[in-house]
Amino acid sequence: MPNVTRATKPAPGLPPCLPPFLPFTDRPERGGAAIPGRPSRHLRGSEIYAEGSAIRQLYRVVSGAVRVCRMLPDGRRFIAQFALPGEVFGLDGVEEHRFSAEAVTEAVLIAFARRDLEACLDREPLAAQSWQAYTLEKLAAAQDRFILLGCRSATERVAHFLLDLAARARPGREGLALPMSRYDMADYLGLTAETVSRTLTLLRKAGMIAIEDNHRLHLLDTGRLMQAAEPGRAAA
Amino acid sequence: MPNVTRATKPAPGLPPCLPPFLPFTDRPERGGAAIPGRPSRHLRGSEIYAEGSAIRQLYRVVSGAVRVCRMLPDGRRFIAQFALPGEVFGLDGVEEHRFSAEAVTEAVLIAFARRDLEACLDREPLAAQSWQAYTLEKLAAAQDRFILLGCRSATERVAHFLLDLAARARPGREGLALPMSRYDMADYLGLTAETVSRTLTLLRKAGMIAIEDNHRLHLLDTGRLMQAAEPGRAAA
DNA sequence: GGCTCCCGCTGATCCGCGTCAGGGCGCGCC
DNA sequence: GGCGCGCCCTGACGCGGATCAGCGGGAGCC
Repeated sequence: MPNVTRATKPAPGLPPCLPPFLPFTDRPERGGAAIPGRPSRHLRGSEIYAEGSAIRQLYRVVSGAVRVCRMLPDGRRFIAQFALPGEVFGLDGVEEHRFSAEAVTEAVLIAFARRDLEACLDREPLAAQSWQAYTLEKLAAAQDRFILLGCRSATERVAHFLLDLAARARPGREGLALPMSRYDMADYLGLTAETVSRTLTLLRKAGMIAIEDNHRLHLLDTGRLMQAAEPGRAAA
Repeated sequence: MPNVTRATKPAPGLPPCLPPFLPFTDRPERGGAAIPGRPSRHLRGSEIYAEGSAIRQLYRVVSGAVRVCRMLPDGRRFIAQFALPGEVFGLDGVEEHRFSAEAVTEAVLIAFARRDLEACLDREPLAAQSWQAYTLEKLAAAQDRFILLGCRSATERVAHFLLDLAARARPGREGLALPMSRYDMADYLGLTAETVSRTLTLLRKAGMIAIEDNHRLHLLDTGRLMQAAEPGRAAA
């Protein structure tokens, strides 16, 4: 794949506006400057970077999905983030990666050099502002996340996760894609795979979702799902 | 930045290097520019800012302690952060506060205008770099936090909390100050006050801590405490 | 085809922590 | 002093989710 900075020819599956933007913005409509990117392809399950390695690049997902995770000393695994098409990952520490990243499915990424980003931030005041807003948003999301993990039931967590995925999904095929396994979902939500499975069955029996197959489902009643995700809040 | 290294007149109770620093750095040794600050005093339990209000200032704690929290729709409360002397809080959203802040004890703060910070970041490349590292660190801390909340037992959470407090405490009086109530600790750790109380008793009976009174205790065996905080990890 | 392996689902059991209840202590107020 | 209230501790009990176990289906490989 030739370089992507001039978006004369958009990569397959990406909106034409994407490549010349700041690599960190998940939402390209915000604007930004050109940073050269290098595409790469990763097999399902392969490691993209290791915990403890130096942070030299960040990545935007073109297709596929990526999990950012850490093995805990007791052998458990915790997933900090799923990166979906259009989203960015890789800045999970100051100097060194504090997590590892692995391809959940076969994935195509675009890698950006960190120093190019930093040079761009120094050069472009607008980019720096955008960066600032981006990090604040990420922090806010992290805070919401630990409210979820701190005091929510299994049903609330799973419902919340599905709604979140649906909100982030690119408009595309009918239904909601779940690229990751039940184990991945469990390690992301602080549950076990058994509980995730049981909860999905529960939501299905309650008529809120329909399960097409292991990696695709349909949200039938988002109103009740939202209520399941946050009891005490009015449904939209 | 005629700057930080020369600190002419320290505020009472603060290390001499503190006031003229970038307000956001928890660690002033990192350097930064002078931003004017305005001191204020808050009674125990009083609100410093409300959820949903515009973010116009950020705050550094001079003395006392502050909790940054949110009421959940189901009536529960969640505490996102305790700010101790020398630490900074108030940037908990992009435009609006997504949490409220309350004084845990009587507290003296220094407030900084957000626009002064932003002007400083635009003006001083060094300050902007420092800001960037600061936000990345905060993000990293948030990620560690949701690992803690996602898959840790009550004992691990409490032990971790005590060690964290000890690491952040200013060298001062003998023993470890716990300015907050058991309820505050519970809402921070995603537990109940009963469980916090029971767990402290457990650690005391195991000889890892000694409880002087409700708001002060002593860490007797940090090695075993660390092991209790992260099983499977060698004690230091 | 037949085997193995991984993944997902479901049932039975266990246990940690939430919940409920009661009692003690310190502090402020009448 | 006496009282009420907030905070803390402790015990009894129940529930939700982890754990353990078993089963079925699909993919890859021989």
